[in-house]
Amino acid sequence: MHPSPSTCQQCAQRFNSVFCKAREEYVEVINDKKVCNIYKKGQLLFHEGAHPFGVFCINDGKVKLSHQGDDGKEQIIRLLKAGDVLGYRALLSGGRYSASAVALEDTQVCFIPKDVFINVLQHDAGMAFEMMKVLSDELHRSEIKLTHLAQKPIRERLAETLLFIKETYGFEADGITLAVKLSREEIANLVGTATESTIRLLSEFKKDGMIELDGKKIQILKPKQLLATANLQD
Amino acid sequence: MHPSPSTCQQCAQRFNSVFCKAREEYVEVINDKKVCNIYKKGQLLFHEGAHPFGVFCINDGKVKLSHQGDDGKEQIIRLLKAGDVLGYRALLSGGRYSASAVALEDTQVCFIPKDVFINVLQHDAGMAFEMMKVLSDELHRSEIKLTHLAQKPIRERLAETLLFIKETYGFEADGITLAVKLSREEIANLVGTATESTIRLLSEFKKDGMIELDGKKIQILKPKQLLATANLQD
DNA sequence: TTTGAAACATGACCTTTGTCATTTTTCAAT
DNA sequence: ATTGAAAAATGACAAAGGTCATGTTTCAAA
Repeated sequence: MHPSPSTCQQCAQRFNSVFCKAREEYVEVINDKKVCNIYKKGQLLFHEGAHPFGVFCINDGKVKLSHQGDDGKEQIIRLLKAGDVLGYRALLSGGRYSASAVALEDTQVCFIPKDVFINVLQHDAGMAFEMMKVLSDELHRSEIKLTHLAQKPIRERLAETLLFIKETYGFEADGITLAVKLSREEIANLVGTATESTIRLLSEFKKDGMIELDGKKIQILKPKQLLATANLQD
Repeated sequence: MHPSPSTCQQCAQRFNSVFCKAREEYVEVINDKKVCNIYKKGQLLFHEGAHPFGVFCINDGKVKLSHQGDDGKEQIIRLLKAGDVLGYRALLSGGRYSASAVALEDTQVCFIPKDVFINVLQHDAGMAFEMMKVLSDELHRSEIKLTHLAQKPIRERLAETLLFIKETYGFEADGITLAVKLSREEIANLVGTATESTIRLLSEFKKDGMIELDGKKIQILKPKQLLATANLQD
């Protein structure tokens, strides 16, 4: 993991985040009030049902955000990386967290207290606008996923999910291995299907030569064929 | 349909909308630049793929917002009523419309040009905050629906959808008839299932005495039993 | 290194849901 | 009132995907 930056002003993720348009004076305020922390792999940042006291800003690492279904089954609704902010949804809607956030690997996070974040949003139009953009983009992604979940077969959704993971976390140095380790169950909870179905289809994809599997390492051998399998129109 | 108000200042929906916190001066600007229109039942407000030139504010009537799936199947992602604004998602994300909006009945709509809306958002913090709240609420609803789509059987989702329609549009004067006429296909596209499955389940619900069917009129006879059928935990 | 639990894999089976075909009903235009 | 097309309803069937059982592998802790 990269060394922790001393200030928000120097933060490598600053211009890669919702704070990119924030005015200097507010970045200073945020820097004064932020609290940085490291979460170990598997650790909980916040839990569904809890009251939000601020937002989390990922400096380095990876986090999953997921709903708990009624029967206890997890549904992963977002994957987050350095530069991403999380916890804003509940804060803005004024309720409790509707999802839980868990670190997928050791992750460095800055916590910004509620009043500080809200205050900046209310006084910095540029920042507010970026926030709206983030919300709109998330809403878009969610609605597209909704449609695909309702209309596409699992095979296509799994292919799409693998490409989505690639888009989010990219590859390792070799240029073909997905730069995140997810269990088959987690992939299933991202696709919205049973773990066994995911395992079976991953085996098929491997047999078809589209991917290579080595434990939790997934290599994408034929991106174009995978894209064709995803059958995306939009 | 109610008579058209002459100004935004007098609009019955004003304090029932995202403009509730907007400062007077900006309401005036919006009022000067808005263009009101009536869309007949079935008419298109905007089409998926088109460039947004502003937002629409519903003064009276009902509108559905839907994605076109790859195979042409419609997925209804939102139902809108008086006071609701639509078209903001594409505008804020800076792309094209990702959904089409169609009037479900004769609907009175005010159009607010892009630059006016954006300008107000950038200068009126209260209004911007309300916009973020609307976006957050929509995101929340979408993510919950995503989870249910992935995890719940159709029976539960149909019950939930009927309750959702009730929440959105309420009842007619009799207190039990849903105040909107949707085809079985539209209900299916809201639930995310095949039309025949929806028809079959509606018949079952009727046989169970939970609802009454009379053409497109749906009466909710046993709301509690319907709620139990929906099996909602959250 | 051993070992034991968790994750992965695979087969058999069954439930749910979708598809197709056909009939019946509704409703609006003549 | 008639009628014709669209919507609704219903049955038969097929396919997709989930569940359960069981065996195998992995991997981290002892």
